[in-house]
Amino acid sequence: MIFLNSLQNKMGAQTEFILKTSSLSITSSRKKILEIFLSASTALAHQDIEKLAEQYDRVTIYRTLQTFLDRGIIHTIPTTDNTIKYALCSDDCITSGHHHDNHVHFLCDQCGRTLCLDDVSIPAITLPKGYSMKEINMVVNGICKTCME
Amino acid sequence: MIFLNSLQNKMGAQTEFILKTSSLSITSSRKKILEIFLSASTALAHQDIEKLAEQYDRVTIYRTLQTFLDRGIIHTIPTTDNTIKYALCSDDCITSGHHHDNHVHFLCDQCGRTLCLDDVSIPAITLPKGYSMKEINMVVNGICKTCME
DNA sequence: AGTATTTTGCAACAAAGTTGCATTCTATAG
DNA sequence: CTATAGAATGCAACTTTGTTGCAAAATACT
Repeated sequence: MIFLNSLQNKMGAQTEFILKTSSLSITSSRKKILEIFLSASTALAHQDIEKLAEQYDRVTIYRTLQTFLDRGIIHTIPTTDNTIKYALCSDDCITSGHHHDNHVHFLCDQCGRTLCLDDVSIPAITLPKGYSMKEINMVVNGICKTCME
Repeated sequence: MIFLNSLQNKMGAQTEFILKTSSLSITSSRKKILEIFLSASTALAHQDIEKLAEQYDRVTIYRTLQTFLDRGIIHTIPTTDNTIKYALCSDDCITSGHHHDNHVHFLCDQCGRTLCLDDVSIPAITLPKGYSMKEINMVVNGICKTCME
């Protein structure tokens, strides 16, 4: 029990730190949604968050996610199936102010999970003359490790 | 006038050929939507097609796009802004039966257009052990050539 | 041309996302 | 610790997006 409380306190401290760093006021919905991201092993769709934070209004979740996106706390992962998934930015991503997420994302066609392949970095490409690059996304579809077993 | 008719005939012949190749029956809505894709220089959202083919029902457009996707006539391009864009597959993509689109897509943050960078191919990556790759997508955000000028 | 099959449009519905506004909560100064 | 300005939330109403069933129309084929 003490252990659990300590864990929660730790998580609480972490969420509050993230919010303060981004100069956002600390509210229970923001903390809750951050906690969900911190304890999630995969990227989450809006719907997932709605289920995990059902005490909050749908609109609040929309607005909170938008706020987090604006501050660079989370980022979106494009998927081929017309759903947007959200994931926490890595530490350097948050502190540096603007978003640059350099790893490949993996979408499992079987279990539907979206995973950050932190160890697989996006290779450099050369754009045609006249194009300026701001962000790059690489998304792989297939079967994940867990589903292959 | 003769020239225009000839152009339309040419386009008509092309659309009918594509439909026949995919063993789809030839209907005016399918031809119209194919024409839209053939004359588009960029990838199109469902909404774009709705506007350009407003004589047809919304439902018909949904179903037609789904049919084209199933047959590999078009493919989707994932974007970070929660919209799906559709683009014609290249010739070898259609004839080979299943989809493999190996070029990078570019999304202009200024004009909003989605472009196929046919000359930029997606570099190979190595997935962690246990993962199986089926499809790979690479999408770059930035400012396109036209908007830079 | 006649007919089986496919496609379309309509209507009704479900899901996803947005907006305005009154209420509640948070941060901060005194 | 309290008062208060400003921000965030919840609610209601609404728009947009996507889906489904079914009757009518169009297409392909004999």
